[in-house]
Amino acid sequence: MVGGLRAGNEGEALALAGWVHRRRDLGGLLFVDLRDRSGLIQVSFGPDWTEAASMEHAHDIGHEDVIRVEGVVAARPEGAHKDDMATGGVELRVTRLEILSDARTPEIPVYRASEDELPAEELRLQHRVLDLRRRELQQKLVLRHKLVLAARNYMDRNGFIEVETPILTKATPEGARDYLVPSRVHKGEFYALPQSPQIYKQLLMVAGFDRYFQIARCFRDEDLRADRQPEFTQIDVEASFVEVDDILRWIEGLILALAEISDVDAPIPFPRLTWQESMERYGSDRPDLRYQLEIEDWTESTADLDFRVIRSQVDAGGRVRGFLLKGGGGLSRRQIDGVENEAKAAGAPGLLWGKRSDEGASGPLGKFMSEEQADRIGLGIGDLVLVSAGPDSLTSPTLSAVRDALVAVLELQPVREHAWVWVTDFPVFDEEDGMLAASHHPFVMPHTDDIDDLEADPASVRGTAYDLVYNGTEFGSGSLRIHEPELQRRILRVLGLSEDEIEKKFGFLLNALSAGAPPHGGIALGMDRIVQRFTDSPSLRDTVAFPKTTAARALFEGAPTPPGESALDELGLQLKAQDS
RNA sequence: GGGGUUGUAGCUCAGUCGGUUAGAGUGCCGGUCUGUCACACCGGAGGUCGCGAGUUCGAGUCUCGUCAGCCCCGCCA
Repeated sequence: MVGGLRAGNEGEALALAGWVHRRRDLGGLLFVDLRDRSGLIQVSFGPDWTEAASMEHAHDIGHEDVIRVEGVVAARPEGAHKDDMATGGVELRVTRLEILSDARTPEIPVYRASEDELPAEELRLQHRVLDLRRRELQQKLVLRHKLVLAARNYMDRNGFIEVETPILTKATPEGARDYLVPSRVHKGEFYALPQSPQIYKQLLMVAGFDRYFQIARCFRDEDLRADRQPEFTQIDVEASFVEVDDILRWIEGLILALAEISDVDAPIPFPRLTWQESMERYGSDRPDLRYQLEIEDWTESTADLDFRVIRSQVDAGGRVRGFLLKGGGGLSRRQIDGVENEAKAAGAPGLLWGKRSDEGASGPLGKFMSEEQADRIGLGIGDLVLVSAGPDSLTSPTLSAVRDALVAVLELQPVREHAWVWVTDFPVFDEEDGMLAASHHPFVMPHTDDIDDLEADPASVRGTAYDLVYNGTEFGSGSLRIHEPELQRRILRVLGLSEDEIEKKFGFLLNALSAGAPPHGGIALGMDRIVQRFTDSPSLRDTVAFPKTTAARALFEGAPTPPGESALDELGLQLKAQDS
């Protein structure tokens, strides 16, 4: 390995192999920066120490050729040290050169001066092997390896068994679109790739593997984002005879083990917020607690405000919520408009605001306020108030977006660099367009106190579900699961499934649960996202060796491709004509 | 599915108001060069301006469509 050579190695005769990173040909002397995974070292060619044939040969070597050199480690001459290089004090004086492999001129450079821009990502993906030679990407994949290894070791130490679950599985309804795999033996039938090993790990609990984990690949056929790939990796965990606290404590220990590797602070135990509280104070179920800004409720204190927009929302059952920014009056109209645009993008019709100066309150909201009313909500001279009025389902996402925008525009200083939080007690159901859907998945154990309300008031039923949030990013989520078949049936019924559908889709799970199922629960952590955040990567693509584009294409190998006629025949499939 | 944005030499980019032969740096090729390290210097090659229509006397530049990358919304139990 080339990167570890130091002054202490002087005089050693050895052979090194690697890639030609840079070359500097001075005619009589020639220098090559030789690279391998461990780093760089300068190797030097000169007529006084290099064999004549090798010397001649050396002028032919080009970038990214793979070479092997024999020589002696020597201190560099006085004044020729390179202090910004780990091996900068030494070099290998080459006696013999062997070119192991000629490289074509690389389409994208591996070498990059510090001020050079990266090649376009399209090219980086097309020529991925070259891109992966870059130190930054190699370091990310090495860190990923270390994190996975630490996770395995930690889970093992705590008595968890890694069990692999099928990749060819049964399609499950709801949730994301499945990737389907046609069956040749059973024409017209398809396997699905797992969106997660959720049901399998519950089956393993019933089977008595009371502590399970898996570094599991998951697949979801949905449109992609910077932080979303069609296939991704979860640290999947499940345990029997446990309470929520047990799982959170295990995962805190796991995160601590991972964070230590990455130089991230993870002071455990992590604070907890109920979902209700999180929505109330931050408008989001994954609040970024690096920043202190919190939502306030002024429904009461604005009750006498004669402003039609607010009155109509409150009369309709809405609330008046927003942010008070001490000293925020300095924000320009343009900056406030920028924040309002974020509010609109989050679905709000607009954002109400008010400033206060010596001459009183002003702004779309402020101008309706008397001195006394301004005092009551705490709007002092030089302050700014930003308000959203309406149902929580509107104001929460709005104010969450406003909060993010304010953090940016005010350049708000974080109160901590690494903010961890558990958000607990998520509702079991989401209401979307009047339809009930499982807010997490349909196997979440409801709070015992709320089970009686399942049919009468499903929206109010809290689940034993929790999310782990780091700096505003969801790292993972889990819950206790339902282990009683009857309760599971009830939930599925509430979700609108017929007895027939329940049997067809979940019969195998219910069948398992009735075989004597232990109470159990678990969590799944997004490995890729952890690596992304811990390496401060702009995209998940940088944490994966061979990622897909946002259109789910693999540019290097060129997947997907149309199938051959014979393949289709064998599968009993026929392609529909495209376009229409 | 929708919105935005980018696409000019191998790579990173410039290209004014629509006007003559589309430039720079780097890489590549050839040459000089014995302590360089973004080596230096001299010379050279290299272009389907993503693709297709249209407007125009004339399009890298304007219009429409399309493809691809990226960002976002929808979607992601």
